[in-house]
Amino acid sequence: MSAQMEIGTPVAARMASLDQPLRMAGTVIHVGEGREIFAEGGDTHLFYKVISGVVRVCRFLNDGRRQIEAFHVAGEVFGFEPGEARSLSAEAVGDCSLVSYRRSHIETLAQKDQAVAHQLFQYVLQNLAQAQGHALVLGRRGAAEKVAAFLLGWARHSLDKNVIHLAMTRQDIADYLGLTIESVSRSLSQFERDGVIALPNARQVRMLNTDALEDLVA
Amino acid sequence: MSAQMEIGTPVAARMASLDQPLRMAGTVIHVGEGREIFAEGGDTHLFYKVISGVVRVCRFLNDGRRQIEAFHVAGEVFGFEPGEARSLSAEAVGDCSLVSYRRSHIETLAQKDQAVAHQLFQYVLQNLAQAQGHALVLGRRGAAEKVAAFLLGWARHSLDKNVIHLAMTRQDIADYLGLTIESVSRSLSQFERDGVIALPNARQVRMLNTDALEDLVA
DNA sequence: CGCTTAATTGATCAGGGTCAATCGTGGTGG
DNA sequence: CCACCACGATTGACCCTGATCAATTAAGCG
Repeated sequence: MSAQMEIGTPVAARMASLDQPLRMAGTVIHVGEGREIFAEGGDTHLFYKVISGVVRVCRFLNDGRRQIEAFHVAGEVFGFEPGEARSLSAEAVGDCSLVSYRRSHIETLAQKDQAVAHQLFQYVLQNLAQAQGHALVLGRRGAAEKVAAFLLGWARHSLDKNVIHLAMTRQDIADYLGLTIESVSRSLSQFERDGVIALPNARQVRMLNTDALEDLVA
Repeated sequence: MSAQMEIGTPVAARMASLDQPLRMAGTVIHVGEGREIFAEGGDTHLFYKVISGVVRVCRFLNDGRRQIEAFHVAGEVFGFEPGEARSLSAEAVGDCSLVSYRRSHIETLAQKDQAVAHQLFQYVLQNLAQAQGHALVLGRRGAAEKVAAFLLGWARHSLDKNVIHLAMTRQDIADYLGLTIESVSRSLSQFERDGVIALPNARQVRMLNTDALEDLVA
């Protein structure tokens, strides 16, 4: 766990200050692959922090279409929504360890501890920036550009920036990028033909030419 | 939603809760149509609240493509970003009156006044929810559905829910929805032919059959 | 009353979706 | 240990929505 917490050093470093007071305020839970963490319509009393694993936060349309709003990895906080009722749901992409916090409890804590309040604010800001970056990708990019942006974003979470392990299926990627499984697959295959990446297996991506991907999303 | 002020209530009442402590903390500014409020690369020292008018917050790609992340109307707060440097820019869609707040100043204030802290948090949460709703529209909806969602969203801001006045151009709408000018225009024309809306002029939309639009975005 | 800019409309094209077949891989049981 | 099965991923053929290119109309404004 400690190794994974170190990912994204600046964030992890900042988190230390929050973890001190928050450690005992939360409850550690384990969620199996594909299991629900919270559902649309549920209440917003709890929010969560990822210890290990990957979480997807998503929304469904009545016809079954799904939009994944965000993937969350170790160190990130999710589950904030205005109002009482959730409009989003969250599931474990793979087995996950999380800490759940009672919102009211943390808000009380934040009143006393200025650092907690500030940290909490930063977490929400982080989610906001992530959502806005996501909107840019969804609105103004072609299929290949979307996939390139996804790979680069994911590489940032990787220990070894040259070998990415994808925790999620092609369907998850497609639903995150507003594409179909087939378009994701075709883009990846094309990148491989172009010598930009290698795909040792479906879940692993070796980055051979990061610059080429950067150019696409520039 | 509880913290979101209803548009349509008197301005003074709408802003009362945050304005009581914040009134003297902020500076009222007026921004002419199309003028920049802040730019990508600038610092994040200030954030803003809309008194009147409409603001667009957007991002540009190197090739000139633009994605409008959000439109903000009276009562809404915008300009929050993590880090020191902005990755977004903001412009007045039409003439605007805003209050600008110094972030450091407000944070000091929030330490003392619990209500301010809570209110601030709600505003950011509101922005987050808005961004996530936007992502759903961008990722998983066709052109007509996008335009329908936009009209309904905008109708919520309208005094008279049956006659919408659009503050922005077709280009703005297109850049918000990830479409082209032409697709927006065609969708609107189609709605008009179907008797769902009327277009007395380019900036005014009369809602004739809201349910039909609701069905599209259901 | 032109001039300029925004919006609409039409014709064509292409990117990505859909449908369908095949491949690959990991897991299970004989 | 290997064969089979099931599910995910890939690939191909075709189609459709929305982008692009281009012309026309409408609306402000000096």
